[in-house]
Amino acid sequence: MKGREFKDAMYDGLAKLMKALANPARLEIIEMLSQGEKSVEGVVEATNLTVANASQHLQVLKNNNIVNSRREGHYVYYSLVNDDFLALYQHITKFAVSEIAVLEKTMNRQREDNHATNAVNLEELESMINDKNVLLMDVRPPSEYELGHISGAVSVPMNELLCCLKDFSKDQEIIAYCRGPFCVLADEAVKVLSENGFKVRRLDEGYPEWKMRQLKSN
Amino acid sequence: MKGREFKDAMYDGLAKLMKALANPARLEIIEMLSQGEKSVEGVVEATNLTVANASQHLQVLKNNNIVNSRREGHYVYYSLVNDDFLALYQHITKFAVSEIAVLEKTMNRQREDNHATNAVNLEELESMINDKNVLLMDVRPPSEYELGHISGAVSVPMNELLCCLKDFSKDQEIIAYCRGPFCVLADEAVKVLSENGFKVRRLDEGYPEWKMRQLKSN
DNA sequence: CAATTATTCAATATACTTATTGAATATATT
DNA sequence: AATATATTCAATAAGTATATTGAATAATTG
Repeated sequence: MKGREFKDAMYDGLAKLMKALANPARLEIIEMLSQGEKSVEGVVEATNLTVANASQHLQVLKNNNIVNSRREGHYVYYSLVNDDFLALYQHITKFAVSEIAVLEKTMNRQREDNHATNAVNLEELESMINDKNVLLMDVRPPSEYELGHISGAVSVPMNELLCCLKDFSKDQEIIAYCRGPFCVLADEAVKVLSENGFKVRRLDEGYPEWKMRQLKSN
Repeated sequence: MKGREFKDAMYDGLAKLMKALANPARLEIIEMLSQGEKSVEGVVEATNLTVANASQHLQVLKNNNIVNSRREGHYVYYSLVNDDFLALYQHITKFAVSEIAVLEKTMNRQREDNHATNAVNLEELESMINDKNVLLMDVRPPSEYELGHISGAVSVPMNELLCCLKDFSKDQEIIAYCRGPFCVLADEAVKVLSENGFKVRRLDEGYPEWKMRQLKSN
């Protein structure tokens, strides 16, 4: 192989990987799968996609070694290929949010609109984890909580939150978290809880970021 | 802003960044600019692109906050926007080379074809740096060497190597390095030198990877 | 200020990507 | 075996990306 051919092969391959990531629907699917495996139907429920379209995007991700699939009965379950990919995805989102002005601004505005500007980060959370006056609340759907959650967290799915407000004390500080920085469930939870007189903040990151942080420290 | 609008804005922005990276020509330009700033002409010399095409790709990179430009006389010089981006780029290439089978295979074959399978990595290099019996050879064009090089390296541009073989001792071990893992200059140098009876290996990475490693350790 | 050099712009033709539709397949249930 | 359910496939039309060409612009030199 000539030098130019080698370079072309490498850059073409690299570009192919980037192309697989260069679509908003696929990025959202990746974020959903970073909570744990999901069937096509599960992906559809968590996004705005049609079944055929979600399946098509999942094929693209599969052909680029970003996701794996396994069949179980009627369902085909998809999952991220490994934690190295999850680390890469988080590196990309972190860069985008901190270095691309438009995204930083959109993010800040979203937090402001939901009284969630005083977000807690993972480092701060660590120092609060043994505090009996702090309640860590996972507001994702129960299926995602079951596939993995921050240790010590209580599952309070967002769509059940309003019904069980009376179960929580207004003396405790509540930290709500969800899928990650782009997920709005924790923002919605903060809004509802603060409007009802609770002390509440959201976690800046989500479960997948906590998981990767745990992995690194071991 | 509704939750769905926020998500769309974030994923669209993220996808836009990925799209800017989803082209082999632009990835090669990024690799060239990671050696230091270059004019459009400089980029053209280092790649296979026409002037108009290179300029067009540079505009795309500029519109996505990946490169900056400054004018000096006739020339417009482009450079990577910051080291955070360089870190991201290196994270991407590292993932691709170690996790995408086709790329790993292509890479290994290239190394084999050039008797360069016994590459040295940056960690190993560190322990050799004070060894008087090791000659560290920068085979990139002199302009790139001048913009920054591994400390202790001697500049021996690839196209001048054949003329000055007599200047080097066959007792010293030579470590050749260039722009990075996708650059073929060091492979060519290893081929020429080993065919002429020198003890030679290539550095697995290149100058930009060394630079980022230095940054991290400080 | 005319000529030169480096870069950018604009237009175009080709190729790729995507969402949508409806049909096909594969597994499980009755 | 027939039916139901979940997923994939195939075809299409609309939108997007790219390399190429030649003209336009911007700064320098003679």
